[in-house]
Order: sequence, then C-alpha cells, then structure tokens
Amino acid sequence: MPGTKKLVIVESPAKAKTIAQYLGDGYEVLASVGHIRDLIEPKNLPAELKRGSLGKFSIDVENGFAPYYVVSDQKKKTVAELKRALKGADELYLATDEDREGEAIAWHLLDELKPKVPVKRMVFHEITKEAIQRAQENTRDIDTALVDAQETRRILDRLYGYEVSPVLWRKIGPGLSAGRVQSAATRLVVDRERERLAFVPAGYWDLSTQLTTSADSTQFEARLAKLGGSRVATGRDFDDKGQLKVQTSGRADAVALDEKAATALADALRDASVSVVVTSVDSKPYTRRPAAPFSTSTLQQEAARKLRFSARQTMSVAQGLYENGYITYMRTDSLNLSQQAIAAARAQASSLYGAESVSDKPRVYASKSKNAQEAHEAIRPAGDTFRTPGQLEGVLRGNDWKLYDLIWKRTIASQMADAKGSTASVVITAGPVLGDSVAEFAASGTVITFRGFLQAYEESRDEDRNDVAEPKEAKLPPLTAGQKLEIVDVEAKGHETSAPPRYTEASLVKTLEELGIGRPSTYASIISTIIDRGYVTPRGTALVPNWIAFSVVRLLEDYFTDLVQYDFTAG
DNA sequence: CAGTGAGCGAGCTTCCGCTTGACTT
Repeated sequence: MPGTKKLVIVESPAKAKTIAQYLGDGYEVLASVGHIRDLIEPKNLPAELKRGSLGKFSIDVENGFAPYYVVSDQKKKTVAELKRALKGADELYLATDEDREGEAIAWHLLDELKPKVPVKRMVFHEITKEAIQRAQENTRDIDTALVDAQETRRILDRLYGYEVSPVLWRKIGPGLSAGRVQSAATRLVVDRERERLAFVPAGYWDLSTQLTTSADSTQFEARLAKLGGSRVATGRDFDDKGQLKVQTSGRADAVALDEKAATALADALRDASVSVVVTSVDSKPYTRRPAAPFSTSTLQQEAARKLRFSARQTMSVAQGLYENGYITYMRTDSLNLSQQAIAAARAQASSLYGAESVSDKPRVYASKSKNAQEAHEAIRPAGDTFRTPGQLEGVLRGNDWKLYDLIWKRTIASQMADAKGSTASVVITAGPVLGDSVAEFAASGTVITFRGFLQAYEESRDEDRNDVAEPKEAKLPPLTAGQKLEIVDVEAKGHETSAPPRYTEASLVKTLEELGIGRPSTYASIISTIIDRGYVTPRGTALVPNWIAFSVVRLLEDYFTDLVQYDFTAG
C-alpha cells in the first residue's frame, strides 16, 4: 500500500532539517550524507572477479570501462533507512545539489532504491522558503549528460591514480601516490622551488628624502624616480636572473643605481644650495570596491591571513557554524547571495553605518573560477536577518566567533558603497647636482574622503614581491607647481630583489582554484595528502617540497608528460 | 643433525569528490 507522504532526499543532514521546516507536514526529508556508492577498492572485489578484466581498477577495461559500484558498509545503514522511508512514500523528490556530483548522487539513489512511485528531480541553489517552493513547482528529469560526465571523471581519476601510483612504488618508494589533482599540486610547489633555486638576486640602490615646505612644518617622503632623464630601476625592473628587464626596443628602460652613485648623489643633495622645486601636482580620484562574499577558497585564504587558520581548521570551524545554523553551506564555489541575504546585508549596513554607506544598487558578483558549478550560495550568515557578531558574543566562543565575525563583515561589506578619495602624485625636481644632472623625485598620497565598505571590512592581501611598499593612506601637505621645498634628510638605501615566495596553504588553494583543479570539498584534503605522502613539509606558513617530490614530479614529467599538464588536470 | 642463508612468492601501499561522525592522540 503506497503511503501518503512525499520523500525528499538531500545530501546534507543539516540541510534536511532546515528544509523539513519549510516543507511542513506531508513531507519527510532525509539525507544521503554524500555519495552512497563508489567504485570498490580492487582488493575488496569478490575473488573470482579479481583475476578478470575488473581486477586492477574495479573498472571493466575490456568491456566499455564499465564501473563496479558498491554501497560501502558505512553507507548500508543510510541506504536501508532511505529504502524504509520510501516504502511509506507516494512520491520521491531527488533534491541533491545541482552540480556534477549531485546529479550523479541522484542517479545512484535511483539505481539503488529502485522506487516504484513517481520520481522528480528537484534543485535549488539557496535554502530559503521561496527557493524551496519554487524548486518544488519546477521539477525536471535527471540530466544524464551530467551523470555521464561525473562517471567519466570518476573512472579517469581511478585509472590515473591506480595506474601511475604503482610505478612510483617500484621506481621511487612504497606508499607513494599520484593523481590528477595531487600531482598537479605537488608540481606547482616543485616548479616554484625550481624557480627559487634558479633565482639570481640583483642588488640596487635607491634614494629617499624627507621634504618640507617653508610654510608648513609637515614632512613628507619622496623617492628618487629619475636621474638625468633616465628612470631609476626598482625591484620590479629586474628579472629572475638578476638582470635588468629588456624592453621590446632591445634596451632596458631604467638604469640601476649602485652604492657609490647613490651615496654620492645623497651627499650632493645635502648641500643647502641645491634648488628643490615642485614641478607638477596631479590629483586623481581614488575608488576601491569591496570584495565579493566568501567562497570556500577565499574563506580559507582570508582565514589564513587574518586568523592564521589552516585550511582544515577553517573548514572544521565552519562546519560547526553551519550545523548549528549560524552560516550557510561552507563548501561552495558560488559568490551569489539570495535576494533575502542581499536585503539583510543592506539593511544591516544601513542601520549600522548609515544609508549612504550602502551601494546604490544591489551588488552581484560573478565567479572567476574556471569550473565553478554554483550549486549553493556564497558563504554568509544564515537567516533572513543576520545576527551581528556583537549579539553572538558569549554565545559563540573563540575561533567560532572569530570566523563568524569574518564572514559577517565580508558579507555586509560586499553590499556597501565604494570607498572614495583622491590620490595626489607630485613630481619634485632637485638640482642640478653632480655636474648638470637633475634628480626627479616622486611622492604620492591617498586621502580617503568617504570610507564606504571600509567601515566594515578590508580584505588583506599577500605582499607583491619586489613591490615598493606604498603607504595605504599618506597625507601630503598642500603643494603647488613652482613651489620651493627644503630637504630635511636624504638617505641612500641598498636593496636586493627576492626570489618568488614559496606557496602557502592559502596561495596554493588560490592557484588550484584559478587552474580549475580540485573542488571546494577537497582543497583542505589536497594539502593533507601532499604533506602525508612526504612531498612537502610545512615550515611556518610555507610549503617546502622534499627531494621525493622532485623525484616524483621529474618521473611524471618524463614518462607521463600529458598527465601533468595543468590544463589536463583541471576538473 | 642443527643451524644458516639464499631464493622465492605473496601481500601491502594508491585515485577524486560528496557527506558526517567514529576514531585516535
């Protein structure tokens, strides 16, 4: 006898709980808890199949690469519960995520549960009452092309991993592994180390001066930009071989200053009779836009920079916040916010920082990630009105509170107005000195007149290599062209260019995402894998490759060239 | 006859991506 309930299956138990509230009576919502079946480990195949064409991969390599799936022991209980619930249902809704894996889970459910009642595929990208209702009214069939894509991905990964890893056992050492994703990650780290080993530092000198106007006693700093009409080289003018970069004209367009020249010039400029004059003052408007709301990778990056969390730690704290209803789903590549979330962020920003601090129109962010599947929302505070970090003090503790605070600030800021101000660039001429050459100094200062989103949140950045450290907000006194200045102090400083930095967990995750390698659910475990295999060792925040990583990458490059191309390894 | 050692064969390691909780340290 068919039941009178409708069974809805989603992937996550926490999601099931929320959705059950929205759907109310007449629906039972259960979770598959991820995949329910997978390729069996070849060693666990029935003895008679181990010797056949399935034996090596659990994929029948002689019969159209047919996969051999099993429900694992851990999943038997879940599947039994789903079967039991299905008996009391008159309709089945497969509401797994709308991405490649989710579509495959839906198909596996269908294949395993063998329902005799009508089945509908239902998808939603945000967990709000409206979205769920809309999804219910717009069901579709399973997308078999997407299911096939997932199966192909799965088969290819097994073939790559289980074919190549044994080569490493024989040639390099036991227990090693290779795979589409981990080998690309290892190669990135090794390639960077090769660049570091090949790097030749370049030494160069520059000059900075403290200046003052006669009217005003405020001092400001200016850097030597040109000498005798030629641009003075800074760190970014050098290549990784320690040579000045050559332009298309075949010549370097900057000259490097050595210690002798720099100190001689500094000494000459200390002479009070040298004339120092403002030659031009240029003012340009400055605007800065807020960063998009968090996806998994940007959350991991920012939590590493601001909170010093490891990728794994970030995910574990976020999981806790998600399960207890404080944030939305934490494994996502989407930058979208639901309409309700946008409204909530704007209302909260408006009441906290004033209506003028909110952007004119709702901001929409597009994912730059190569193979984003956007099955969820961006990571944001849960609910139609956000709880402020202040309201949660004493409720959330320690790292939980810190991560919530970060997510809340980023979400609010993403709907706020641009920061505005102006950047003044001043050119100052000193000289003639040392014969008849003229030294040209440059100074710039940014004044922010409207803070906008900066009131809530500012994204931190990794320092760019060989960049001149620009002060974020530096005030210049009012200056006009032709104005005379006085030199308070001149300093010649020696510098050396630095090698490209090693990857950190954060920068590796960023690069993997940009290359389309790995998924939000796997970034943290990719790092664990390459550490566990002994390919890299964390030293501080840096990931340092070991000799074994060099051996493995070298072998893969020499004998499996196609497999380690970064574009092949993209998901 | 007891003890040693060479030689052989069998069994183990491994992939990626989706979810938690059950483990150990």
